Amino acid sequence: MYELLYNNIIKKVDLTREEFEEVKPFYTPKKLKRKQFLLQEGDVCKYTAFVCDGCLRSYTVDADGNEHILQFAIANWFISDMNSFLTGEPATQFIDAIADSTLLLCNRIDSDIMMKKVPKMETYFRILGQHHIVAAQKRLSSTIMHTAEQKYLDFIKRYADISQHVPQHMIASYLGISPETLSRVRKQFSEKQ
Amino acid sequence: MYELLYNNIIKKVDLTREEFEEVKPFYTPKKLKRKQFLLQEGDVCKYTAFVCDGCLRSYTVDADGNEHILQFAIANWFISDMNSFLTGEPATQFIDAIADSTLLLCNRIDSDIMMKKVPKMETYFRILGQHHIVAAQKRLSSTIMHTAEQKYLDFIKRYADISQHVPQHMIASYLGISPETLSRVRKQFSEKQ
DNA sequence: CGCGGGTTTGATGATGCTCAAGCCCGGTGG
DNA sequence: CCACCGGGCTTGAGCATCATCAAACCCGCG
Repeated sequence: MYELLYNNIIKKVDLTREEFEEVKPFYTPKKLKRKQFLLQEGDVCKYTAFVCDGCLRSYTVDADGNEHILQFAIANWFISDMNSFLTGEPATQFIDAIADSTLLLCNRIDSDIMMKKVPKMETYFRILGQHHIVAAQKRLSSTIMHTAEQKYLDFIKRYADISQHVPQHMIASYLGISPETLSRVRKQFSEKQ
Repeated sequence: MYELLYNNIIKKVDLTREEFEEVKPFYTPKKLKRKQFLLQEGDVCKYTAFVCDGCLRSYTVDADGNEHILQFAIANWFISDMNSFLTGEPATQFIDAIADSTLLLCNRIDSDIMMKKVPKMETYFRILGQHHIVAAQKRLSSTIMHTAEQKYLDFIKRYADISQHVPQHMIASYLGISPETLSRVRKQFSEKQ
């Protein structure tokens, strides 16, 4: 499972095996069963999780009890409540497993120590952050300027892999539309083709 | 004007004066008059701009010719089409000045060299990226789960400083609502209080 | 004084939400 | 092996929000 993380890192920076051996100890494995929580609103988000297998989601719950999914994470993705992780404030998000999952966890302090010890990891996270921003911007554009149908088509195109693992009503939540609307959108689209 | 950048950096990392002297040469000043472009769709985004004074915006234009504002940048903010800047692909965004502005520009190559030379700058940009992600997530939440009124109130609360500098129809565009709706929202709200 | 960009106001219509009911299918227990 | 249950998806009807189109208004500026 560490192998997956290593392969991910060397796509962005040329980390040697020896350097990676220094990184490893900072990541502790963890298994999560479907529906188990990694983080609940109000708790402090102590860890950033790298997903080796399975699928997680982060979401908020509004005053009316509706869930709003912020992120899905399948293999090779990181997930956390970044604000809580960085500041130590209580989390505003929930994170739970949609399917049985295996993770690698790293806490805030270790993360800083690790980057000091292996500067290439800081480069890695800097690049990762930049890519994250690009993705966030694309999602925002799509959310602001598209109709329900376009948003859905955008999603399954951009995240074909994720749309397999995730029930439909969660995709609706991610897109900010109601499950009924998504159902209708899918029907209309299939009738067109 | 470099002073402003320095003050910004030392809020995140403890960069010495000497180190900052090494950073300076990588940033070239530039002035932009109101309505001038820093970047047009289709061009490659060569620079990341740090805003010393004034106000810029980045936006996309959809098939119907409607503008969708992605970001405002006032003093102390960075702005660029991150995707184009990183990949060298043609930009999908426009960036122009809402008011006369002064900027500090740094291109991609120099940016990499600078971080090599002064590793603390890499830390700085890593931290900056993380904060950017937090902000993007908050905006996304707000966009997905709130009504037009709540989104507007969110905006003027979070970005009181920006809402001063920017005409109302641009705020509407940023929020993904029509200028007419924003006008009505404001009216209703002022009648309530 | 008149022009023009930006904002406001009104009328109308579309998109998508809510509520409610029915359906499909896989899992469980008799 | 079959009946039953329940979660998720679908379908329908009515409704709220917000977009669009159009006109009027306001105000700074040439």
